[in-house]
Amino acid sequence: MRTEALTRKQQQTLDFIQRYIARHATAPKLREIAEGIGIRSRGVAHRYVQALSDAGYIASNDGNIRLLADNPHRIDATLPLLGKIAAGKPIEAIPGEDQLDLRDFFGSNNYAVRVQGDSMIEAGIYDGDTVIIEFRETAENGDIVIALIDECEATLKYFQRSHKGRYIKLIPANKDMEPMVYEAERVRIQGVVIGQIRRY
Amino acid sequence: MRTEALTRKQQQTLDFIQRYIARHATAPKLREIAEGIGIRSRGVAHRYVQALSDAGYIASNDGNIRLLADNPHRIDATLPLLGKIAAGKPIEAIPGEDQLDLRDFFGSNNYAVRVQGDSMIEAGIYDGDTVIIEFRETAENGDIVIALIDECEATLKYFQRSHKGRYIKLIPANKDMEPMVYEAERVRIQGVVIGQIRRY
DNA sequence: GGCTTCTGTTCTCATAATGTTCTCATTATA
DNA sequence: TATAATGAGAACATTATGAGAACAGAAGCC
Repeated sequence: MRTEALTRKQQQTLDFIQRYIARHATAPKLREIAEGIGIRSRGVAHRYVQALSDAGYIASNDGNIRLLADNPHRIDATLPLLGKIAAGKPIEAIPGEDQLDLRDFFGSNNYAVRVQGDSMIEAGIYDGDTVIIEFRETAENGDIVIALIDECEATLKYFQRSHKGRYIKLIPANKDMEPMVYEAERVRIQGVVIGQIRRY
Repeated sequence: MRTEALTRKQQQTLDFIQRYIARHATAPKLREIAEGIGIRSRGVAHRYVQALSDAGYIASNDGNIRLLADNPHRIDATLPLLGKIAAGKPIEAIPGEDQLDLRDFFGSNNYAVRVQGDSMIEAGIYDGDTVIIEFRETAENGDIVIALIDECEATLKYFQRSHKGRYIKLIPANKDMEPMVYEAERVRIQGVVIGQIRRY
């Protein structure tokens, strides 16, 4: 195996599969592979997958693709949680035995977005922060969402329906900015904020 | 028990259940699962739960769902990072940085602390947030630290030395509160904030 | 008790999606 | 020119997915 060099499209296919699995922790469908490498035919995608399998780069049976290369480094997404600390008056720090578990941040439908701008500053989301998004097409009033307006402009705002759902109001958390109201058809929800992360 | 790979919806169901249990400390109803994964039929939700049970990811009898300890809980601490969100364009990828890597949050000298109170609110650290602490006994001016005062009171503040190190000033990020100054011997640093996390 | 409501469970029916194999072009390349 | 690489898409069998009906049991409510 692995004797002959990969053709350009085969390499492209392998790259795509690796990237996809790194992101989604699950194998892509032939349809997604086809789209990912810029073709339309599932049959052709299948041909490339077959070639990669024959060449020993991946194992593929019955649509289940596994990478044969080394797996990405995996770690436990938990931390000891030492108890509450009063940021107001200093009070005793009580050692707890709890664990901070961040696994729900890493669901397969989640992604992260770097925030730019101050429109959510009063919600404690600052310029440069990263928000964790759960991909969903619907939201509840009060959720912080990523909304795509007219399929071209993405924004991070509080979500609220109005007029029995015919309009959607996107509310910034910044008193210097005004809420925006759109017909519901112009707004597409791209996900709901489930967490926020900042580094120092 | 070693399973064939989960289908997409099965994975989605498992993610939802895990997230739900993490948040509510109780198992979701079939109705909620259905809604959570975007379908309307309890019967279909039941089918997925059954499949997860057969595959050994969860234990389910009579509507009681438990997560099994040996399921693939170890996940990698990275997320796709989809780029900056700002007015103008859909989310676009950041060249050279397409993964949010949180592994440095999980170093062995790190721990998490739940914040109580508003003294760091102007630094964007809100009541109920969790801060990630790297255990250290020294800090630099401007760091946010956990400081133990007189070996009995812990507090989260900006750190600053004064009077050539003879005194330590602990500064809240809240203009309604006053900085506090202590002799250096009375203050012991317990760690420095390297990150902050919030859930919604 | 009788009634309603909710739940889990099982079932059938339909439709969409997927992997696979195939033939027929077109394009690049040696 | 000859060969390999690439692409489209049809055809087929199988699986995945979704809706909803039907039923039994539990729980609450009058």
